[in-house]
Amino acid sequence: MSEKRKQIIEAATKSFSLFGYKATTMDQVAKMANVGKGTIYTFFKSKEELLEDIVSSIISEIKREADAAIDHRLSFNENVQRALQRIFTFRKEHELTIKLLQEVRDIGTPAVRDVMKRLDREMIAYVREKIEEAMAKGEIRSCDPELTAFLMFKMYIALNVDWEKEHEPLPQQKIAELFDLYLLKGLSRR
Amino acid sequence: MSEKRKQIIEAATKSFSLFGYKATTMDQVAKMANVGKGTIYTFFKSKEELLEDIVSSIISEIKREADAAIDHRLSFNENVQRALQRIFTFRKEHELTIKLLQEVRDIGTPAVRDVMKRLDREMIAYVREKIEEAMAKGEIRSCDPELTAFLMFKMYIALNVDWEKEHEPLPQQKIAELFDLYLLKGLSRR
DNA sequence: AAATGACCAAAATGTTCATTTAGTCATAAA
DNA sequence: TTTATGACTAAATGAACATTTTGGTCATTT
Repeated sequence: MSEKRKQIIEAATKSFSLFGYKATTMDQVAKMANVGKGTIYTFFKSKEELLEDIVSSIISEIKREADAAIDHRLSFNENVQRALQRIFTFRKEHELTIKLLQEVRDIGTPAVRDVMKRLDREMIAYVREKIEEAMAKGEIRSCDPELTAFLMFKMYIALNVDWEKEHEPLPQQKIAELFDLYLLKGLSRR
Repeated sequence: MSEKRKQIIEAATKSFSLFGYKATTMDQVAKMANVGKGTIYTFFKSKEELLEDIVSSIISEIKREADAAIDHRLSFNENVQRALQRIFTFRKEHELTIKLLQEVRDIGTPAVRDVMKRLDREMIAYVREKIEEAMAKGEIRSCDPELTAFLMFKMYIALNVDWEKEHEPLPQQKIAELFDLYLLKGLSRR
């Protein structure tokens, strides 16, 4: 990949993380990347596409990390937990996702809203794949994979994000227990 | 209760349902209720308190309906389902709650946001009570009632509201099955 | 052929000011 | 006296206009 392109991505990532999407100007990005503004437009057709490309890399990175957390000697239940835990730890600790989620909450910038929705959808699709694999192998009983992945994801959001709005945060250990108790026990083969 | 007070409540409820909280003026309410504007302030200390009072009645009404859905000859699982189903049917069909939830989404009026948050909190508290009763009777195994009620509520929101944003709505029958399969099976005594 | 920054239309932002509105209170009705 | 009222006020809102900023283009330079 072109060196300039890399500089631009790096500068934009830094600026989006620091100031958010809306507050980042293309002049700003050009200056930080040490390129002319026009150069940005030889690699990306708009500011929005620049954001989309960056978030696509983030998505790949998250999937890579989730995959790395999976250990094929462990059960489906344990692995789906480990993967979801990695996904949500990333969301909570990665500067860019923190800032963009804030921006959606506080300003509601449409471009950012869309891109974060895509991130959620892709994470659900990722979980769905794992479920389909486990079903094919007979590790779990048959179920609607889309619906199951959706519920797992929503439950993780409830435990990791929503609960903290009105209560003490739950430790990861506790979240894992609850997820297992409430969601997986009902799903595993008898 | 004073006749005038009743007229005011009725007029305000109608106007909030029709135009929303922000777009309703106190002059409007006074005119619809056939009272002078000052009269409203002999019963309610502010527009916000008027809304709060109305929502308090709504909350009572929902609890009453949920209670009516409960049949003590049935199991805890069945009853908690029936109660939650009534609660969410109400949310989805009652003009005022529809309009107020819209207003929170589209405008984010703080007074309305707060009052709808209270509604959620009270519904969770209601479910929590049912869980505590069932635990005391030994109908379900021991668990954190607040956390369990919270998860049940979130799961119902996921199935009733969130799922529809990107998929075909689920019939109530299917929602009941899923709730039972995923959440309750893990909780019931073995 | 690749990179640039001056340039432009359009969008965002700041400013002003007339209108609207929540809430008060002196007065009137009961 | 008690209850009800609507004219009134201070604050909030938003329409209209001026100014600035910014995403994106393209003629020029390297």
